[in-house]
Amino acid sequence: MSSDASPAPPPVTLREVASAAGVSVATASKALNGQGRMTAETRERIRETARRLGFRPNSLAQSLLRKRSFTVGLLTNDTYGRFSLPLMAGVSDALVDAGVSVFLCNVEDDPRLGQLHVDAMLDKRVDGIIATGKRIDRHLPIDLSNLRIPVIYAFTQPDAGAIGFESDDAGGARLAVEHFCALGRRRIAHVSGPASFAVVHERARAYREVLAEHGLPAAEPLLGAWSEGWGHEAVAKLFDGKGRAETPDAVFCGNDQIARGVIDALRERGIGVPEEIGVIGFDNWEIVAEATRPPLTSVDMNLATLGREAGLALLSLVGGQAALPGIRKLPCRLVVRQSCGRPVGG
Amino acid sequence: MSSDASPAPPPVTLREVASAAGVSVATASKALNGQGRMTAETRERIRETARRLGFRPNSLAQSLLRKRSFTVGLLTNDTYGRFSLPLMAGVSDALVDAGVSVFLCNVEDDPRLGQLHVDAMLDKRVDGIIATGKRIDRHLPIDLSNLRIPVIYAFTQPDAGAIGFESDDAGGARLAVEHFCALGRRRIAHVSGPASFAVVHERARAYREVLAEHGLPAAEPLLGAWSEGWGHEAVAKLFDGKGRAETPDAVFCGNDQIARGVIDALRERGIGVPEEIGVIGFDNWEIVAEATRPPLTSVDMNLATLGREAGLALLSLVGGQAALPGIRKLPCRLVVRQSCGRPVGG
DNA sequence: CTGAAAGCGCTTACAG
DNA sequence: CTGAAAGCGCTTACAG
Repeated sequence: MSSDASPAPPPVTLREVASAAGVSVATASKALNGQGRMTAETRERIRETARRLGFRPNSLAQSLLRKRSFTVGLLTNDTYGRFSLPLMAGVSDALVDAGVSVFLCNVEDDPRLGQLHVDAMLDKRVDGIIATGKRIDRHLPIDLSNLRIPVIYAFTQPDAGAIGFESDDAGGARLAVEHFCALGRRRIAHVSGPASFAVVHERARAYREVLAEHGLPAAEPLLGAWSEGWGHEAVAKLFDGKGRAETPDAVFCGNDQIARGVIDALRERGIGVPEEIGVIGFDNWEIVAEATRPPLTSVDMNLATLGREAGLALLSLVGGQAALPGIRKLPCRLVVRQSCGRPVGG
Repeated sequence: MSSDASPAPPPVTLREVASAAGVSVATASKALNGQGRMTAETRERIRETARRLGFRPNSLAQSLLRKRSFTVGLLTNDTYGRFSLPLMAGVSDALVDAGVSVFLCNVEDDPRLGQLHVDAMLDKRVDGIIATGKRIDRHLPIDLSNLRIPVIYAFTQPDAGAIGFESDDAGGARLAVEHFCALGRRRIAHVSGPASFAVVHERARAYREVLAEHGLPAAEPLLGAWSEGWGHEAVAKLFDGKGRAETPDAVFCGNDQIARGVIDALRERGIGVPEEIGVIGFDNWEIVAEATRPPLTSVDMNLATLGREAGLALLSLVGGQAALPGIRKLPCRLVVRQSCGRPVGG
């Protein structure tokens, strides 16, 4: 009752269960936890009593004893972004079945706020921390390197000697370029984000490698912003004053917004997608990818899976399992829609 | 140390602080909490000792005594959506300074998952719950009506007798239509989402009211999907085979994606925005609103503020303040960009 | 002005 | 097979 002032009855305690069942709290505890030895009859009677009274153990008390709170902290600076969302859902999914709850800590880019949250997490005796962010080559504004609890990094820069989960961006780029090659495209351009992002270089490297492997020419990647506007500009650079033979027949874009801009610009020039030019995006941001005309084929970073894996890894560290430090790169997948022509299986 | 197996020292306890300072734990506790009476000197010595040892009280133990855990649960089924994100950030912001941490519970639309999360929250003795979702006229798949802790609803349908926070959608619609009127637009159309959404009717009602107040004709709102595609279709319905006098000079759209579709369709027909037609969207989803050509004027629901208010309201209930049940509607605001011409202050 | 005691709700050796 | 005792880390009356 959210607004009713009537004093709700306090939760049933183990003591009440025990006295209702006519046993000691020790015995009641053991009966409910499947510990100790007693007649099946006694155990069942106690359990039934607990059920009847709606007993639920106070996990604060349990945590105090067990030195394990069954909570973890999730630190992020990507509160308005779309990356942390699927990631958080994945983390949450992986943990809920283990009875572990997740504290959401929005640290923005503010060290003071970060410290505030980290202190709160430590005070609340979380079993571990997952740090996540909006880009893989920047560290959160907090030092997590000397905590006494396990830390897992996911989609943010890890500390030296820590465990981090990332998407395999180079692999994702390969998927895209290989797809173009398999479709018979020969003049494949790459339009990406700012040079200040590590992933821009990683994807560009993979782009060059795949083309080299296929004996195809690689143009210098066009670097700009992560925006539709840059997609438009890039098309101008690619096509203005060029003869047919010099223009690309495929464009691999650094994200879906760039791809959207590219597709719109091509349409406005009367250039057919996918007939004349194939386009692939990155991120598989469904709301964008499905709204482009035609719908956009895009590389998906499998962020929910990344979150799941990070959650499970943390659980295993908390459980005392050892794990090697280092970066784990998880594969991307290509989601084929209609912007490349001849869709595989479509 | 995320992967290092070296056994980290356990946290410093109050007992250790007390013995280091040569006092009893009771005195140490009182010194640190500003309770009891003792010489300022003793108090300061104890505090200094605590500081030196890096003592941080175990909030699990504190919670057990105080019957207050300084945690709340945030239930949502909008994990992939964009509504819950600013809202969650607002909630988190409002609570962090009060030392209250937020459990993130992704219940999707699964009653089993919902119950699992609610039980976990109750077991962990959260002080209260905030329920949020992706639309205002649907209830989460869980019954929150008979909990013993306060519940606040935000951007999801509340239970009878509960407290809910919503954006004032009718007010937001008024803002948009009044803006058109003030700019001298006379034939204002409304293109919105599916009739199954309550907000669609609320906004349409406000649309009609404002036009009536200005003595302007209201066309029947065009209802469809929340998508760009529907924006395109709607333009066809509005303009195909119509003479100039029958077509609108302004379109108020139910969300930014529809508005984007409308703007793109108009451009493709060679109709100038904002010269010939003004367009306003809803949601102020920045990444969309800023990418339309021209940038889109849009109604912002102030979701972060909604989250803040919800958080503060919960805090006040937890603190024992009474509050009247009912819906609190928070005002929207119009973010003026360039899709209506003559931008105010621009 | 300071400390011994009881207790929050539970679990876990240890006796009987 | 069951229970009394001690204890997790803290706080709060209550004595002295």
